[in-house]
Amino acid sequence: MADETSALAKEIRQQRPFRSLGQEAALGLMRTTDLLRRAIARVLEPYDVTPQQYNVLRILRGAGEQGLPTLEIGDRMIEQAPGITRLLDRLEAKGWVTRKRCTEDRRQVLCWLTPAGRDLVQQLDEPVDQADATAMEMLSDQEKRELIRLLDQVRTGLR
Amino acid sequence: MADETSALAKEIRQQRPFRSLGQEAALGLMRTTDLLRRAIARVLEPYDVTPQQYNVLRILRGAGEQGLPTLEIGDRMIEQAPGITRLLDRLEAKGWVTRKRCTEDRRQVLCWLTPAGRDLVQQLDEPVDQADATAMEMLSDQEKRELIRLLDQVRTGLR
DNA sequence: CCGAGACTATTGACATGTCAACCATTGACC
DNA sequence: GGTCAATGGTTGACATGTCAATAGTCTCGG
Repeated sequence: MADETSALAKEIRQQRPFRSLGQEAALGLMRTTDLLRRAIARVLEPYDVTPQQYNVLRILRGAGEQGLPTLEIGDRMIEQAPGITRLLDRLEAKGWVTRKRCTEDRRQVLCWLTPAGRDLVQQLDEPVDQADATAMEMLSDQEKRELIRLLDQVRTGLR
Repeated sequence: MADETSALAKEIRQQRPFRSLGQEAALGLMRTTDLLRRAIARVLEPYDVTPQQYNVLRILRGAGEQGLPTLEIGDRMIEQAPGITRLLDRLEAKGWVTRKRCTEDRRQVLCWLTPAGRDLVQQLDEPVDQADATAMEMLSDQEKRELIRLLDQVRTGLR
């Protein structure tokens, strides 16, 4: 299988062959995800939402009425706390999120979607689904399942 | 296959099932790559190099003696020009990279590794390879090839 | 030769990601 | 009941990623 130069090696105009299958797979992951992230970002851009912001909005929709504490949001993404705080600052400034200090445990700050925020996420569902589907349209359903399985397995080792 | 909740859905504590296979695959990609990026970053951190910086150093090593113009580096990564300029500023400040305006085409700025930069990249080869291998150790060689193939295919559709 | 438009790179402005340091609150232990 | 470590969150500082605007250079047609 090393007879011919891999597709990825050509893309990045790399002369030397990959040093290992692991290296090639790792680089392929990074590169593919970068392209995907950009594709999603382009869909969200007209709505003035970044991918991270969209992610938070979706998480908050899932949380429903009782809201979520700040750090809980961070756990569901894979991000450090400081980033979440400032991200919420901006979402609050745009009127999509409300925050209130929790009365039972005054250390916590609970976050909800505002009705405007809820409308926005709902409006975004369809175009985002569409973008995900388009990104994966080169794969059959069978291949999508296989990809999902392989990724699950990689993550198992990474934790 | 929708009978049981997917591994990913559990990880992010998501109640509702994924709306499509494409969505699940896309999220799996993002999440897996994030974890991988972190793993690599941890390896590079003791050397005071970020993943992006490492990427540029490796590209410059590949370029060899004649150097590379700034934007050409950007092309080989997937990044916009302004980021590259500032990234190179920092690499130059650390003494790993030299830049000189090209005499034939004075619009271009050529970049090379310094000997110190070359040493650094070489020193990093082994631990980075090791990290890539570790990240992928949950997959057989057969599965790695399959993953590489599926990713190639996704990228084909994303461009 | 000269002026228009293209190309290469840089700067400014802002969102994001990360670390370390910090503040307030809580809860547990003496 | 008072001290103290742990918890939840914010702030500061800095690297990065992106867009728009700009400066310098090149090229080509007239």
